[in-house]
Amino acid sequence: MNQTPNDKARQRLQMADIARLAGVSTSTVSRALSGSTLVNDETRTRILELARSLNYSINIGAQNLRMKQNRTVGVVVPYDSQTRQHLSDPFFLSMLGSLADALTEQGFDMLLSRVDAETLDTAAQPFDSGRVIGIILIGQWRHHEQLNQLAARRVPIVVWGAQLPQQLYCTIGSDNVAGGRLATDHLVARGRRRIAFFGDALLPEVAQRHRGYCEALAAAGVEADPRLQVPASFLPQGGGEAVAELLRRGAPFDAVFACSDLLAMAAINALRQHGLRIPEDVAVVGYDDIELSSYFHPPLSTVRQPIRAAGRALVTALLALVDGAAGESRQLATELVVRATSAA
Amino acid sequence: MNQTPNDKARQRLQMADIARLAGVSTSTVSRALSGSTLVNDETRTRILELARSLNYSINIGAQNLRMKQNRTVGVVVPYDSQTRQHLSDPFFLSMLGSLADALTEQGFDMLLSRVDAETLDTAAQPFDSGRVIGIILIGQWRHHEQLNQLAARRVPIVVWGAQLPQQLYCTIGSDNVAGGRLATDHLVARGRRRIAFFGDALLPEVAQRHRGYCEALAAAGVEADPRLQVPASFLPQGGGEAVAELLRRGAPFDAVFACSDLLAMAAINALRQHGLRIPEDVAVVGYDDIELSSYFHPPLSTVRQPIRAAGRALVTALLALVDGAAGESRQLATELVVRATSAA
DNA sequence: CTGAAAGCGCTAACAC
DNA sequence: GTGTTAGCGCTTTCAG
Repeated sequence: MNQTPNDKARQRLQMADIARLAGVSTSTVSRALSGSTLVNDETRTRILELARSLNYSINIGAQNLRMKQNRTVGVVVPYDSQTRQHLSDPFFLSMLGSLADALTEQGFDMLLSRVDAETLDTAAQPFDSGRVIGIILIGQWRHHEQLNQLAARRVPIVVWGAQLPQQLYCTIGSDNVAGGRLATDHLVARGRRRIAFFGDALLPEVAQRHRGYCEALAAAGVEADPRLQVPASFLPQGGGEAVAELLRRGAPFDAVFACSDLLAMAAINALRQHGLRIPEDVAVVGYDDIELSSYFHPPLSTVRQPIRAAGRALVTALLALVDGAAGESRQLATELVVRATSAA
Repeated sequence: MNQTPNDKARQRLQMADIARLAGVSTSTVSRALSGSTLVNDETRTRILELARSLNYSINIGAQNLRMKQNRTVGVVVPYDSQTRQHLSDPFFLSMLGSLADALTEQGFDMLLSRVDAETLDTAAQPFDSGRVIGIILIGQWRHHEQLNQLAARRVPIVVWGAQLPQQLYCTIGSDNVAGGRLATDHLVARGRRRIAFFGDALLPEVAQRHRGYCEALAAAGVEADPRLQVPASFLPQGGGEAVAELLRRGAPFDAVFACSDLLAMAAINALRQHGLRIPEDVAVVGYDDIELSSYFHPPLSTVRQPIRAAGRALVTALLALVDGAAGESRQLATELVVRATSAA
């Protein structure tokens, strides 16, 4: 099923082969390859060329073992055990890409795994077995407790998500309260007063966005109508369902703040299906600023999460943790991007 | 920056510790942990419990080195060096998820990396350095030649994409010709005759879908109008641009076959922006059947690519290759999913 | 400057 | 049943 000892595994050439071919010892080859100055220039060049021409590449596993080091980081994406659904939100893909870039920049590899959100402790397995030096977890969901346990077990772990009270683990996230505030302030400034909120407030990040939403309304002297708070899921059908529910409740509304761009777009489609015009009848603001948003028709207003910075911040935080630092949680600044769906 | 030798790396307990604590030799611990029958039941239980209670986990790196085995597979996603764009198509995320599942099923880990499409040979690096037993590459694009070179170098590699003439590497893909045929046959059956094609025919997969499209038209005795062939890119703006171009050309059309669902959805939005009704004025069929499609308004007709099967097939093919088998390319069956955008 | 030897954490003959 | 020993592919003292 895989490289078995008996197989042609022998084919892969190793340092000893290069040494023999170059007429030196493996020590010298090792030194040459690692750029040590303790080796004759002529010898080094010869070895380097030999290695290159034979396409030799050092065996990282052996090197790691010997040097007790490791340059790979585990990235885990929890999935819902009920639906076992693949995350379909492009935001996650962007985050993955951003992480991959940030890790590559620092010379680290990325071991990706999906784990059942209900048994989140398995997320630490690649760490326990020494395959990775730490874990970056994308998707806090409702697993605060399990994450705390991992941290208590001294697993170096950084989570993309909201900062919560009594939190033992390190989180990096966007400033969700400020984000919710930005979006809602903007809608209020556009003269909207009946602003619906789409999102599952059981999720910490959404709860914080909701807080920002409430703060903005309060600041404007508008009372938050509970009928306008719709618990929309991030599943693909969430947007349509939320619109249906909102209409069913019959409370008038002139705007929607949706907790993800995908949710916003699905909602816009559904609203139109019911004859409502965007933004004339209903202004909409999303969250994330995925690439698609600017090409949507009409282009979507949204709260931008700084994805590139996020990847870098996650990696930086993890490496600090691994180095024994405290692991400071951070909230990245969000930014309002005004486009057509909230123009009027 | 990472686990340095001097650090607290010593903290991590190893087999010798367990052995000492259990009052046996490391051999016995090793045997107990691997479930060997050559060890006293009582001893085994004691060791197992000790290990579990201390949260001991075997060091995979050392194990791999000793056993000359490796259970991790490299998955690489090329990116365009111009745009350095993160793939934003949910189809890729689904594929990644499907691969992760298939690999997990078989007890393999996944090392994910993004590489510049222009220097695709770097894709083999994790293989050359012995970190992975082979490579699964998602995104054939236009890199047939470079892929051939990798295969010629005997790198075990399987590519998600189209089967091409003179191909040295193994591909798994959906049956693109059949897919294009299915979509177009369907539109023809719905009475459409002026069917536009959206896709970049320089990409092998798209070219094959285009062939299926042409075959279907020919079979129906409809002549393919070159003005209806629009080279749309898979970038987020591709759909809108394609619609603009099509309208600019001024050729009448009553349907669109788009080479991805995302393209189709973007196109639908743009078409509507121009006052066209879907499906009355323009019927639309996409490609992929991403989850979002069924929740789009109106629900999108599309050609389903069997994602779960794809992940499994890719993994199966790679493992066969690694085992020294020939590495048979396969085309997975596609399926037409009729929804509202082609209903009328 | 270079080589010999020890050892990273683990497994597998081979003995007892 | 269990321990002893050698060694996976590499790096690194320590001697020359």
